[in-house]
Amino acid sequence: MTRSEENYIKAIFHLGGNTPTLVATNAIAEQMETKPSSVTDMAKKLADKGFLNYQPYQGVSLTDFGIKTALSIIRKHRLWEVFLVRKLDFSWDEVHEVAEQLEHIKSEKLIDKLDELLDFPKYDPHGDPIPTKDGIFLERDKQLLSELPINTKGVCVGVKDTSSAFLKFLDKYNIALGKTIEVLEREDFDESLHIKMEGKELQISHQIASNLYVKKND
Amino acid sequence: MTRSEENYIKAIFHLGGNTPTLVATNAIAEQMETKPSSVTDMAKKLADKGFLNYQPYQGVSLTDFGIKTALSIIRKHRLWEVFLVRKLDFSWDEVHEVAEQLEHIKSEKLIDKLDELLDFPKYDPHGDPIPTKDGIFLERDKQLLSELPINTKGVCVGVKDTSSAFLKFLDKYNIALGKTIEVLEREDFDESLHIKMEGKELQISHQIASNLYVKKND
DNA sequence: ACAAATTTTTAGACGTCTCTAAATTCACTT
DNA sequence: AAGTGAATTTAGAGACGTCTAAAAATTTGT
Repeated sequence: MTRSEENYIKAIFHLGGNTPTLVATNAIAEQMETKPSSVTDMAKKLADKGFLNYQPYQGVSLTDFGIKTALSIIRKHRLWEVFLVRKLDFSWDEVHEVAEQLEHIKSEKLIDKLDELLDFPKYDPHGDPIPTKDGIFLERDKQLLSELPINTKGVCVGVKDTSSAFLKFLDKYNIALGKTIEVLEREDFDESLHIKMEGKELQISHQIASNLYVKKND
Repeated sequence: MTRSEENYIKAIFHLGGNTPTLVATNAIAEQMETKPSSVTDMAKKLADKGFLNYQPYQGVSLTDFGIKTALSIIRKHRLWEVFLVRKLDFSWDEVHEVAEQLEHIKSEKLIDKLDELLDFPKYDPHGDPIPTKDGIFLERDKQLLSELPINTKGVCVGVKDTSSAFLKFLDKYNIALGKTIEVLEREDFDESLHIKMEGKELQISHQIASNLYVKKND
């Protein structure tokens, strides 16, 4: 498995999700910031190697083996992110680029021991679940803050947009995973929300609220 | 800097040492397990980029910039080795291969924070010195156990051969860095040594003694 | 259902790194 | 000082991953 192959498989997984959906050549090219012709070439190679089914002009879908491979790469990426934040004091907006490199290191022992060092974390610093060694991958029960009804409370559990700009914005307003947010009011005009967090009230735009995941309190 | 370029620079440094020695094409090819013609190609490229001086038919010598680059790669390699041993319970014969991959990760912050996490170690698990961030690199005062006079004591401080086979052999006989060894007798016939370590006496071959570095007690 | 627009593939090329085989240069010996 | 053997370089090619431009297939709109 070359680094490039791994990146393609990861991208296809992100586009297609856990179930074997058909993913378009163009979509992959866009996601990977490359050209459709390069995708076609790689699709043939990955199909030959058994990672995916390639139907010319139709698209591509990961095989079980391909999905397993994708999960293993995602597991590495997310474990390294946890490591960077917890052990090396990186902030959550700095980890992605470095984890992007670290995820390609080949050593099963390394990743198992890292998992152990970190005490088998279930989620990465952005709230995304970490697949287990045997490929179990459970999406968390969550919803967008923008979809939370008025007068209900939820705990921040993740972000949809993981861009550095968004994460730094959240830092600035002290919004972090684990904090409880109550929705006080929704402005019909621009869909902005009045919220209450740790006793303080603030107002956030729809763009923010629709990129923040919360878990509704029972 | 591609991964391949980094590997060449590292290999040339290992062959030429700290001072700018002329290193032969063939020697590099052997060290890197590649062909001399590949070395020639790369030598031209690295010379263009300012890492070394290339004199056709004569060999290659690192520039100051090349030496600085080599030290930075070696620093990364050895810090990762310390990490693997101290934080992930790798044994000293398992670290090389993984560190060989990790040394190519590009992030200055990563390596500085790793250094800090490990409390700024001076030596790697094999006793080799770790260059500082600003490229200071001091060889340790040491000599081969085979050259230690009779009836003197020394502390194990390093290994010359870092092969897994040798390191496992040392483990088996409980020989480890930090232990004190006294040379009791030298057999003229095969140059084997009678030594005393932690109260116990044992006999070791010349091959072992000439791959183990000790620091003579004052 | 046909033409237009879009998507996808093919063909040909380039950069990187590698190799083999052949040619060249160097260094040593007599 | 020439010849021989070793080291080194050159020439040409292949694998990988990428690209552009052109061709082919599919989808869309009317």
